[in-house]
Amino acid sequence: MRRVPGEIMQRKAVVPRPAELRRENLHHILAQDIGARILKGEFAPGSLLPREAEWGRSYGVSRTAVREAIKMLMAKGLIVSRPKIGSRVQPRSSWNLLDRDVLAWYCAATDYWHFLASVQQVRRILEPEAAALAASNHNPDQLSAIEAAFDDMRMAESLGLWNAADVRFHLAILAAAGNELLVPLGFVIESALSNMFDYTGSHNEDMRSALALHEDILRAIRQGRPASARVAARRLLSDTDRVIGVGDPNQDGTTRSRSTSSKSKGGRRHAG
Amino acid sequence: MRRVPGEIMQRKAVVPRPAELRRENLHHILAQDIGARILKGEFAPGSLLPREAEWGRSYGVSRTAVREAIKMLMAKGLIVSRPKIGSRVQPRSSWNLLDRDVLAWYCAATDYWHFLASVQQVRRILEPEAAALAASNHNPDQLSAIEAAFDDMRMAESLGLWNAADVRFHLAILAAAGNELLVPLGFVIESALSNMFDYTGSHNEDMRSALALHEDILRAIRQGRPASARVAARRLLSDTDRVIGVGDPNQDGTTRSRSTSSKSKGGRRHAG
DNA sequence: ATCTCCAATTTTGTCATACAAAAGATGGAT
DNA sequence: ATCCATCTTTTGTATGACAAAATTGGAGAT
Repeated sequence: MRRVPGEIMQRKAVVPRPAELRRENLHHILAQDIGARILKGEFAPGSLLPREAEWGRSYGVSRTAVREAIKMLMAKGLIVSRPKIGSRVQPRSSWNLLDRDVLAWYCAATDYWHFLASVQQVRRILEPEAAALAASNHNPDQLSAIEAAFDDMRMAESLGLWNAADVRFHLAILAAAGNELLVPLGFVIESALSNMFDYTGSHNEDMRSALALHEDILRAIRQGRPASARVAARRLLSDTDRVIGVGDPNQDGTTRSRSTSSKSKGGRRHAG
Repeated sequence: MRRVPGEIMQRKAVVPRPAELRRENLHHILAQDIGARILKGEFAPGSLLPREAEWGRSYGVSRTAVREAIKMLMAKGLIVSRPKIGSRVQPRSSWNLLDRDVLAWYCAATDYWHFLASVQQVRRILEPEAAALAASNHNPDQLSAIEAAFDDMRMAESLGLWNAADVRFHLAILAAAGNELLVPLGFVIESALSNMFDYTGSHNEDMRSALALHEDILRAIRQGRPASARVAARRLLSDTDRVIGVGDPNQDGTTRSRSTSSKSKGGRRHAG
């Protein structure tokens, strides 16, 4: 009779496995868990992970499953393994932070507001130019996709639907920009955003003004006016910044400290 | 006596393995090869890959190694596997194109000039703003890194050294911008660039003017003048565009077709 | 003839074990 | 003390077995 060592998994020989307890693959679960623990800082960059057999014991799974999980984390740049040495956590610079999973783990591990500010900063850099490009380069299908997303926002009955359509709207603009690198980048950004949509889109008047701002972008893109699209996108982002309280440091050239002392973590969850 | 089926690998039982023939791990090699073949279009999105045992036979390796390779490709969003179904190539939209490996495979598989144009377009969006942010937010260490890279460019004896220092210069600016998302993004961009540095940096007068343009950015950052940094970065990128012949469509709001009919693939390799 | 449901089949998922290879650790010879 | 071979530990690979999932086909009922 094998004891399950206080962890999530059971060995197959002991019990036929509840089956509804776990829907996903074992190696996937392991990768999720170990990856999240690395991002959480439980294993610092440069440090050694427990050896494979050790993981297997502590999770109550075979070394095979552990190895496949570790291969996934290697593929994401989190760790490297070498015989006799073990698996070592890579320096943060080689982590593939732009990977969906890694970003989700990071997002869960870091200060929420701080991360949101970073995302918004990248959006302020990317999206106005993407909107301008979309105004110049879009094809009919891409325009239809933007319009459809906008319609869904307009019709949205619930906050969840509105947010989903919102994400689709911005992704459609990225896609219409016609740059193959912008699309995956947008995926990362917007998926990070949807992780934290309990922040934004709370008040009705916010949604009403947001809708008008979205419509400005759509109109400029439809009319093929890149400069207007860029300006409209900037306006929308500023509005979003205002709603979620990120602030918009250093928008044009004036020197500003943008000190990190204003982090004010914690207390501003669910700002609505 | 087992026959090796015309592929790169040999079974361990047959021969002790030449050892200098292969330096890397088996699963890593497999992942590289299969991944590259997927990106090359040999297996279209939505189609089924050969089953694991099949891969094992054709490469002459065990199913274990194949599975670990497949797990890596799953981690990069290229494929999904399900029992009885097999491994199916995911739609391109879920490929993690911002992964180092995936980008390298893509870069090798796609039209070189077209891809370079995409990279430059993203650089034109990102780097001027990053330079502006760096001018506002840099700390002394980050500034030192930029200066060190610049010095290395100035002193560079060979084209290879110059290019390496060039990449480090731009990465240091991204890092100095103080946005945790810009750094990995820059890694991707610049590593893609270094893949194709047989293009740029060919003529001496190009390097001389490029050095001056780099110095303008450095000076603006050192003096904490974001607007100047942004303008200087734009100038440098325009210069790069000119050298590699990418062109700079639609820089400000004027409508332009930017038709893809000007692709002119092929003949412009090694533009120096 | 069509529909439903059960069984067979096929492929991935997991386990267990064995051994190879790499590279640090150890200890003895010089 | 230095250098060498040897030992030891950990990952890497192979193999074989079985479990689980999901398609497929067929048997039976209506």
